[in-house]
Amino acid sequence: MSDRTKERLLDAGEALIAAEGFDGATLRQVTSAAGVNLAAVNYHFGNKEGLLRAVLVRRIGPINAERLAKLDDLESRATPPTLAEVTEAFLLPMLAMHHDEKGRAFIRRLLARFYTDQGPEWLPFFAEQFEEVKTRFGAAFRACLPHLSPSELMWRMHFAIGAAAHALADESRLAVISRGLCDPHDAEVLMDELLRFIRGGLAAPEGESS
Amino acid sequence: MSDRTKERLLDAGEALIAAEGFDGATLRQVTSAAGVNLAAVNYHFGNKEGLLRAVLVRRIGPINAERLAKLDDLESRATPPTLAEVTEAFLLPMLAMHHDEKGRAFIRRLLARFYTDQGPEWLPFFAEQFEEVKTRFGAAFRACLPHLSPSELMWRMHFAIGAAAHALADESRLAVISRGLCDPHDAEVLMDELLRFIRGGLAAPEGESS
DNA sequence: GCTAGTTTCATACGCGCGTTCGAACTGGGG
DNA sequence: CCCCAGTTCGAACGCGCGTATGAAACTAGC
Repeated sequence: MSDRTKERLLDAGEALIAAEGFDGATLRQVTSAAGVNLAAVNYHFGNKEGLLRAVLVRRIGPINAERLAKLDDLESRATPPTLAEVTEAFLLPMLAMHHDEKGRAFIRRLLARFYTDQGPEWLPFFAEQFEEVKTRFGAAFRACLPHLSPSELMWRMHFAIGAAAHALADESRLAVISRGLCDPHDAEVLMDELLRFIRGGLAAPEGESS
Repeated sequence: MSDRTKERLLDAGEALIAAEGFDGATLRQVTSAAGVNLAAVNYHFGNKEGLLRAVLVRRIGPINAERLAKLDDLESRATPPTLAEVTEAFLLPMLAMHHDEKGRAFIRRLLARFYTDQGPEWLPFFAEQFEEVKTRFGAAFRACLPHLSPSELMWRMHFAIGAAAHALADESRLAVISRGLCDPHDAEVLMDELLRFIRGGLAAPEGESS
C-alpha cells in the first residue's frame, strides 16, 4: 500500500527537517526513521525538495483553512469584527499547534524558520499558499484600522508576522534572557502577551506621511 | 602577511555565508573568492565554524558598542530618557547598517537569520555577545514602562526583537505581498514604521495578571 | 495461477564536502 | 648568508550526500 509509506515519510520528514533543518536532515535518516527504503523518497516525491513541499503543504493547508473559517464566522455576524477578534482569528490557528509536541516542532523549526529564511526560489510557493489569507485578512484589518494608509497597514502586518514567527520559533532564548522569568513553551501566556503586543503595534498612531 | 589573508577571508566569508547560508557556503567558494588557498581557513580559524564565529564577532561588537554609547548619552542627561529614545538607541545602530550593501547583506541573511535560527549550541555565544546590552536596555526600558511587570517587559522586548529581525531579514516578501506598495529596502521608511509599531507594542496596556 | 502494473528493495555511482599534511615559500635577526 | 618561525600552497583522503537503476516482491483482475 502506497499511502502508508507516503505518510510515514511525511511524518519522519517533518520531524527530522524540523529538528535538523532541510540541509541537515538526510534522506538516509528520514527513510530509516520511517522504516522504508532509501529510494522511496525519490519514488514518491521525485526528490528531496518534493518531500519538503509535501510536508509544508500538509500542515499549512489546514491552518489557513481554519483561519478563513474563523474569519467567515466573524464576518457573518451583524456587527463588524473588532481588531482583537481579527487578530485572534489570524493567530489562534497557528498557536493552537503549540499544544501537541509534533505541531510545536513543526511550527518552530519549520514554518517560522522557512518563513524567515526562505530563499527567493520559495517565494512563489509561499505566495500561492498564503494568497487567500493575505487578501481576506488584509481587507479585514483595513476595516478595523481605517485611519491607516494601505502601505502603513502592510508594514504593520509584516511586523506582526515577524513578532509572531520569532516568538513561535524560539525554544529557549527567552527563558535565558529573562533568567527563567518567562517560559516560551507556555502557549497560553505566549498567546496572551503576543496578542496584546500586536494589537498595540497595529493600533499605534499613524505616521504623518504616505 | 597574515592580517591581509585573515581580513580577506572574513570579508569573503561574510558575503558568502550571508548569500548562501552557513551550510550552503563552501570553503572552496570562500577561499577562492578571497583569492587564498583552501587550507587558509583551517590555519587561521581552526575550522569552518571558527570562521563563522569570527565573522559574527567582527560585526556584532561595534553594533552593541554603539548601542551602549547611545544609551550612555541618554542617561547622562538631566531628564530621564523617553521610550522613543531608548527604542531608537537600541534599533538605530542595527538599522544604520542598512545603508551600505555589505552591511545590509550581513544583517539580513546572517544576523537576523542566526538570531532566529540558532541551534542550542549557539546560545552561550549569543548570550555572551549580548549580555551587557540586554542588562542595560532591560533596565532602561523598565524605567520608561514602570507599569509593566518584569516578565511582561521581557515578553515584549522579545516580540520587538522578533519584529525587527523579521523586518530586517526580509528581502522581497513585503514587496510581493503589498503588491509593490512597500519597499523593504527603504531604510528610512522601514525605521519609521518599525519604531512606531514597536513603541505601540511595548506601550500596550498591561495584562491583568503576573 | 498467470500476468501486468505498481511498489519496494539492495546496491552502486559520482560528486563535493571539510579537513589534513608535508613541502615550498617568505622576510627579519644572528 | 643562512636560519627559522610563520604562512601559504598543492594535493590528497575519507566520508556522506542525493540520485539512479534494475531486479525482486507484491497486488489485482481475469
